[in-house]
Amino acid sequence: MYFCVNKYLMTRSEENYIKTIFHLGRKGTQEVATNAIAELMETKPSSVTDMIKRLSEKDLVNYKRYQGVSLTALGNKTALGIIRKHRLWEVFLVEKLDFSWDEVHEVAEQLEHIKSDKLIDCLDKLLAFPKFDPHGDPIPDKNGGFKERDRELLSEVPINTGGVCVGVKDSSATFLKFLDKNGIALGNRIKVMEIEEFDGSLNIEIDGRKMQISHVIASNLYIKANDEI
Amino acid sequence: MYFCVNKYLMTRSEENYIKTIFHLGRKGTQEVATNAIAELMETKPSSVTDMIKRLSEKDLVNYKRYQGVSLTALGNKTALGIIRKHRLWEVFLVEKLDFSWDEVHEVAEQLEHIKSDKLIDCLDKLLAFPKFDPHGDPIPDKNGGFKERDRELLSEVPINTGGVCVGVKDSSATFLKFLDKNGIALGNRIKVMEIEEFDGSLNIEIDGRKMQISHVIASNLYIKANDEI
DNA sequence: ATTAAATTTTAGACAAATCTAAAAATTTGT
DNA sequence: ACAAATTTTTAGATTTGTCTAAAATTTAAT
Repeated sequence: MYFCVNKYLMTRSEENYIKTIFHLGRKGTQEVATNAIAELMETKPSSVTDMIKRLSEKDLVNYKRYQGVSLTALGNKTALGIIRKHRLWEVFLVEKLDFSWDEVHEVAEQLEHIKSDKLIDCLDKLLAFPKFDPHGDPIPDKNGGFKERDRELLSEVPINTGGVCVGVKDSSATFLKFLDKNGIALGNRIKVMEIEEFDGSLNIEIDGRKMQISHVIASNLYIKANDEI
Repeated sequence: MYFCVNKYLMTRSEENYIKTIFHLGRKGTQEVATNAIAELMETKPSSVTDMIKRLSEKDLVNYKRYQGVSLTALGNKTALGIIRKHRLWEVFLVEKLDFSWDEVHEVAEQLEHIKSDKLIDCLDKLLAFPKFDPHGDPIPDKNGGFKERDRELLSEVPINTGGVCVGVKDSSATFLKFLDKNGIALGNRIKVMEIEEFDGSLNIEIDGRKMQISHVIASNLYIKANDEI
């Protein structure tokens, strides 16, 4: 109960910082750098320092000056709560309101800050307890439980490997629209036929159709490989 | 186009003031008093004056010091946009998430500030373009069109009048829960059988069942009378 | 029609969240 | 190891939205 104290007292800004620190913290196990936060949030390092101090006061982050920052257990739980909300809203927008997957992020950024446990639990139910958002990212459960799906970047698998496209690494509107234009979507069966020595581009077969994609594209697509078939 | 300039630049606080001024302005045709705003918003008159000046700068309200305040055409349109969002979200919560009508207000107060035209238009469609919210209040259309339904307070109709319960005047959780407990809901057929001289309480027949309600209750229930039957 | 009461506005202060510019600490290059 | 470059923090200012206390204006009362 003690750890729930400030759940409903956090400002939007505090929540955004926590979320950003969570995302940056995932990459390495290192402490997150002030500059990295500032860059991602398009703000100044001095603003970040100020906010970190406040979050530290509230026991949401571990902080020693000049040594970077990391989430406490409470901070982590908070981050997962926000991400759960963000991703459930994304599913709602796509499934119920017919948004396309490149339109959901901006609105979900707003909706994720709505404070109501009942709301989010009922939304979860309405959507039939989805496990992944429209970009293939896992949705934490009520308690912050988070199962990272077994998946690999298409750029990392060897020739002749086949699998189902289950996610994107870059979920910018630009990339998602590119995928739409080229008929690439989650659920497609993809098989790597050939990898070009020269530039790393790949010849793939996707739902039966042959096409060539650059290494950059492949390194932003996740597949669940199934060599067992 | 000019009048849309600040639609997405309004702060939550500004929106709440505009909404409050709208609601207070409905009652009389008078200008709205600073104190009335302060009381309803549970803030201080000095804060209200500060905000009114800002809203006046943005051409959302007409303001002359010491003379009260009223919405401009732009302010009115803005208010209707917020109310539209509030009431659509209320319908969503009741229809799709099984909230009861006494639980929706608080959450809708948050959701009404989400900024996305597409979101609200799609929500409207999902809900099949409802004309009234769960409390019987009309939902403005996309352009702010607003048809006040033909209805009367139950306390105002003469004996032997029958009609359908179409709305509540007080939509506080307390009153709504009272109605639930006593089996009174929108859609019920109500007929006034007798009015008590002494305290103005009413003997009514509601969906066939007889009961007695106080004058206060009756003066918070709207019916659409149909003497024509 | 003055005085008293109520309402409204100003003045000045404060907290949150941000910024710029300058100082401090850390990391890097040779 | 030590100077240079980079990163991070501090100091001080700004904006939004609020407050208290005091002054100005309007309204009500006798």
